[in-house]
Amino acid sequence: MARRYAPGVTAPTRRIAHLDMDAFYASVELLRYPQLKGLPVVIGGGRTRLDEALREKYSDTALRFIPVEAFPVLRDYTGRGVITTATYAARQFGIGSAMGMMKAARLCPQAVLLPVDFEEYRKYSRAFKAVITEIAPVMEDRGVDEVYIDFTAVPGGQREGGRVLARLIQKSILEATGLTCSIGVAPNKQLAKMASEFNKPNGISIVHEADLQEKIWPLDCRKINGIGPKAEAKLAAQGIHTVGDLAARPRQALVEAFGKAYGAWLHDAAWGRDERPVVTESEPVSMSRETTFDRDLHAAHDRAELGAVFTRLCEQVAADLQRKGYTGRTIGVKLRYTDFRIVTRDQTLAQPTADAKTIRHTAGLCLKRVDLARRFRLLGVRVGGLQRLDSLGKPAAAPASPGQAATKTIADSGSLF
DNA sequence: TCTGGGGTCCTTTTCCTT
DNA sequence: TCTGAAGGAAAAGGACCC
Repeated sequence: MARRYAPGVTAPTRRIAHLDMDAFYASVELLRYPQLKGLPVVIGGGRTRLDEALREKYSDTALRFIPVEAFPVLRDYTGRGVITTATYAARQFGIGSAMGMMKAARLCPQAVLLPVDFEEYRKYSRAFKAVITEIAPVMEDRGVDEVYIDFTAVPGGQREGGRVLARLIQKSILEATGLTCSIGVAPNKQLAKMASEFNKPNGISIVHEADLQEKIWPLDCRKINGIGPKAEAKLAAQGIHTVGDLAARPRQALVEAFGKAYGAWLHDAAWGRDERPVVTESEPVSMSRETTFDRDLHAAHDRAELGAVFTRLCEQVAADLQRKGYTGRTIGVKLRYTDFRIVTRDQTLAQPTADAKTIRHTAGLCLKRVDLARRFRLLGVRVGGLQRLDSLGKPAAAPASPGQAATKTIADSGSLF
C-alpha cells in the first residue's frame, strides 16, 4: 500500500539491512577454546567427537585449560565427511568448506579437528537475534548466522543511510556475545546481502540506489544470491560475467535463455530491483533426516544394517515432528547412489501423520519403487505437506521432552519394507 | 581418499478427471 | 466409444542456500 504524506513531508526511504555473523561456528568455538586462537582449526567430519575423557576431566568452565596437544588432529581422522568450516589459519593451507576430510588431512595433518556443535551455535544464534529484535523488531531469520532487518521505521534507521543503527547493533551484539558481524544496508534485500560482503569482518557497508553502477555492476554474477554454479556457467557461456554484463542484456533475451520466471528475475536482480518484504514469521514446509553410510551399502547384502538405519531415520523424523508440533501428509525417501546420482520417491497420505510406524511403512512403500540393485551411500526420509497440530483443532502436542518420542521404537521386522 | 545435512523453491513430467 | 484439450494435484528432479 502506498502511503500518502502531507506536502513537504518525505516518505521514509526503504532501508533493509543484511547481517552476517563473521566466521560464526569458528568464532563460537574460539570463545570456548581461546587457546586455539591463531591455530589451524577445522570444524566438521560427520562423526567427529571430542574425546569423552577430555570433556570429563575438564568442566565446562575449564575448557580453556585443555592443553592444545590434547585436541584431536586431522591426521588421526578416518572415514567420510567434509569440512564444515575452517579458521583463517587453516585456510592458509588451502583448506576450505565442503572439502573432503581426507584431502584436508593431507594439506594440514596437524590442524585441530572439532566436532560441529549445533546446540552451542543455536544458543549464540538465539542470543544475537534477541539483541537485534530489542533494537529493531522487524527481523527475518535466514539460518543460524544470518538475518535481514527492516531499518525503515526504526528510530535512527535513516541516519547516514542506516550506518548509525548498524553501528549500534554491532556494538550491542559484541557486548552481549563477544562476537562480531558484518552489516550491509541498502534499499532491498538483494543489495543488502551483497553489501554485507563488502567489508568483512566487522564492517558496515551502505549502498544507495545511485551506487548500482559503481558498486554492484563490476561484481561477478555469482555474487548475486540465487546465481549458483550452474547458472554462472550458463551465463559465462553467453559472455555474461559481471552483473553489469547481465544488466546490459535485454530482459526478453534473458527470458528466452533462462525461462520466464528465472530470466525476469535475473534481469531484476542485475538492476537492483527487489521488492520482497522482510518476513518475520514463517512455517516449515518439510522436515527430513538423512545419513551417509561409512561405506556404500546394498539392499540385499546389507539388509539388517540398512533396515536399522531406515527405522532410525523414521523415528528421528517422527520425533522432530512431534517435538515441534507438526504432522505431515507427504512421506518420501531419498537415495544417493555411489555415482552421486540422487533419486527420490514420495507418497501422499489421506491423513497427516507424525507417527513413526506410519512413516516407516509409507517410506517403505516408496523404497520399493526405486532401483535397489545398485549400492548407495545415503538414505534419507522426509515428511512434507506439514500442518501445525494446533491448527487442526486438535489439542496441541504435549510439552514433549526431546527424545521422549524417539524412545518409542518400532519393532524391527528385519525387512527394509 | 573425493564430495554432509537440513532446508526452500521452481520446473517438468505424469496421472487423473472433466 | 474414442479422442483430445485443459487443468489440477502429485511426483520427480534440480538448483540453490546456510
